[in-house]
Amino acid sequence: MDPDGTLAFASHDHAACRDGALAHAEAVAEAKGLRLTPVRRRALEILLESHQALGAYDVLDRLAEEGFGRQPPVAYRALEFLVEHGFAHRIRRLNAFAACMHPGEAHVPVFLICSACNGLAEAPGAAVAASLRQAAGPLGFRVERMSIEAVGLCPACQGGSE
Amino acid sequence: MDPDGTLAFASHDHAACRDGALAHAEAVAEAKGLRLTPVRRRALEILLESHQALGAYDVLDRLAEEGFGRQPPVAYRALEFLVEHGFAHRIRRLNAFAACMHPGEAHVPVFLICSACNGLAEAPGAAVAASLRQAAGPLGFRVERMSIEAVGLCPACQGGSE
DNA sequence: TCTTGACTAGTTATCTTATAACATATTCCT
DNA sequence: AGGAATATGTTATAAGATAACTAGTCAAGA
Repeated sequence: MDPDGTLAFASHDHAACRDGALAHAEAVAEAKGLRLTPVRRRALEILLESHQALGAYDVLDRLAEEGFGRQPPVAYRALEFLVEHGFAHRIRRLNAFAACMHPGEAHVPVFLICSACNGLAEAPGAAVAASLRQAAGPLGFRVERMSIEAVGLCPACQGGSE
Repeated sequence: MDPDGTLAFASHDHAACRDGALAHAEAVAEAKGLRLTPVRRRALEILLESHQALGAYDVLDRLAEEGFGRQPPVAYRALEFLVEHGFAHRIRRLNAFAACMHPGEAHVPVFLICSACNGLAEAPGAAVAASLRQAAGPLGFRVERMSIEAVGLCPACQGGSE
């Protein structure tokens, strides 16, 4: 459906995109013996509804409406589980979370955040990660985790105001 | 003194490092007609005291001790000024701020955050920025700003626990 | 000199984001 | 069934950030 996870900014069959990601996540969870419980699963579905990042409290509101707990830890714990197991990412720049578009694959995501429509795409970041490691090497720094995020305009939003 | 801004992890004459950065900032402010007022200057000095990122409230506490206002906007405004004019950077991953090691030069910083000692270095990021733009290009995304941050171990902290 | 406008600094109040700590329930294994 | 581990829920609070208003500063022009 979206093998590069880069279709966020292109028009696509989002219902299929969402269902595919969810099915994939379920398969990965099954394979790894992870418990994709109702709250966790629902949190992931909420993130998958759009190619945007959502704040923890946005997710919490949605969960609460549907009968889950309405206290912050409910959302934070579900999101933490999703992030920890690679089903979602945390977007530091936005204090927000987004569903992962490559669940199960080892990858370093590069987040492209549209400042006009709040759309979010996950570009392949292997090359960026490599050059980051090259920048860190001469200083003797050993990289463990990285956050690579860009803010700008997605294709659809470039027409409007330029 | 530290032409690459990468000495944070190396032993160096920090008093000179700090004074140099401050003098540089003053010169740039003078040249651009910016007002490096007492609060702003003091906030910068506080950031320059160590190669670590400080939270806005840490800076605020220090400012308040010295007779400046003790309400959050006092610190946030001073820090916002410093960031806006390139005297400091915001480290999203830490919800914190750090003095810029290349004031006045156009540059894309890559932040290297040591998870053991909280040290922070600013590596040159031109190559990383270029490959980020290359990753964004195929999606038609126009990059305006970017945050590139890595967490790991600095040279001094790699000996201890490996 | 006076005054006007831009900017700076301070305050109160509030909002948003995140976590600690503890109680209860569920699930898994033996 | 018993017990350990895991998951969910709650209360309370910590930590980070901003809106909106007031008042002081300073420089440029009438």
